Amino acid sequence: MTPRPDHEPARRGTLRRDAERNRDRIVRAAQELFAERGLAVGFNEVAHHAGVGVGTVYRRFADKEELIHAALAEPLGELAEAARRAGEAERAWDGLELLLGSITELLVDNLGLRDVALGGGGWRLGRSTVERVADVLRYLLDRARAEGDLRDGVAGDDVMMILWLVTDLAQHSVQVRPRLYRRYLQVLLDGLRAAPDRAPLVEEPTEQQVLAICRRWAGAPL
Amino acid sequence: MTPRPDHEPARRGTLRRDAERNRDRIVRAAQELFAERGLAVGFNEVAHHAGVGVGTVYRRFADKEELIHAALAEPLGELAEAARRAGEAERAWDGLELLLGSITELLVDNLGLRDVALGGGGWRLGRSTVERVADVLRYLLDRARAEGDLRDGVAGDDVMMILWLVTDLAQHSVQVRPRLYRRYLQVLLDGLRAAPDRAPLVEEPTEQQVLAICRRWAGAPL
DNA sequence: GAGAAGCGGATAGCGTGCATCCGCTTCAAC
DNA sequence: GTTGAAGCGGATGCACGCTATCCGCTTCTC
Repeated sequence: MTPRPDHEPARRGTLRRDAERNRDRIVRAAQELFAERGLAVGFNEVAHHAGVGVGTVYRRFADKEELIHAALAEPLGELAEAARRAGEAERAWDGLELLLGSITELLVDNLGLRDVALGGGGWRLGRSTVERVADVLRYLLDRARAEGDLRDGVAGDDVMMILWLVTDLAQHSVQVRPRLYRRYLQVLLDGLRAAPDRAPLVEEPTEQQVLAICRRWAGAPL
Repeated sequence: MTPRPDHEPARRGTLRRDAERNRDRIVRAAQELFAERGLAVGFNEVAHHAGVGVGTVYRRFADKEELIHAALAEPLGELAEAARRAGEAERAWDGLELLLGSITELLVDNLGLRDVALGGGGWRLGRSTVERVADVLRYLLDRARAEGDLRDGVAGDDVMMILWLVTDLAQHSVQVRPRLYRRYLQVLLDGLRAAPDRAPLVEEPTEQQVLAICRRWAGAPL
């Protein structure tokens, strides 16, 4: 028999019953792990979490890109949908707050999504979604500027940097205080606004929590 | 002969002339590399950069902690000194701005220093310095609150988180736009203030730069 | 010029992650 | 039931990067 390389993908639908079931398990496991810990999670771990052997994972997915695609198709859709909704806001600034709020929430709750969305195009996947979001962002930013809600000198790229900052913070703090990132998103957004808000700050952390977060951020030092 | 383990430290001053010279080279190399890229730099690289073999490094420094100590003693002093100066400010808020500004600058220009200073106590070294800075910080924060300059609900720990955020940003952007971090430090500080400043934003990045920074932030993805 | 002190860098050990291979199990068509 | 293809598991090999050691050779110093 031809020892067909492990990863040759039998066309979907032609799979044996048990194989189909395993494939689903794998995708679900990947979704969970990627969401929780980002795309750095390895095949071995995905396999174990799905309750199958590594071989089985490689048999269904030629490489990581393919697995990521299967695991992130849906959340990418949500991202695009969030952008669409925000684009319809009456006042552009409200749309911006809504968009930033929902994007960060999506990215924070799914760190794998964050990796592809902010990956600077490093992952081919999802580039079109990112483009769509960026378009809405630019549109809202221009309108908000015209409506006088935007602080002088704010650039579109500032929003990009803020997304990185906030989701990076979130990555280190989710386990300790899931919504802490909102506090600093609030401060940053307030700082981009022409007339500041000064609403009471949300999500005040305890000293314990801050210490724990610092330790995580520093990584296990040696 | 007793094959004295490589790293047994001959007492300083008893070193042979050439050995002394090499030791200095190593410390200088470590200072440079740690400052530029943080404490993750390995012994091998330090050795190579100093123009000596790895063995020579291990002979003088029993472990990484010892080398770090030698390389960071001076910058740690600068940190303490910056805190002292800031504590003497007339108005507490000015002291805070000064302190945050100089701390971030020191930490950004020396990423190794950042690693020990923010390391959540993971590195024994420098704990006393960090304590001293924290004391000044608390003192200024209390005074600023009393003087009515601080936004309601700002906690001392917020400053800690801001230091992490800003220096983390800096870590990914120094190579591209060395002072970009000032822009977001400005926004964040503005957000902690009772009456906002709205000074024109500094250091506007180009689209090119933002893209480059994102790519670095994402790491080389695979 | 002798011997202690110092040197370099090959090498071993370790941890992590990707990818493959192959003997065994399970399915499903007959 | 039988049988052969499809599928399975996970040990295994490879590559990488870092720490740490060892030992034959060189250099300094008295």
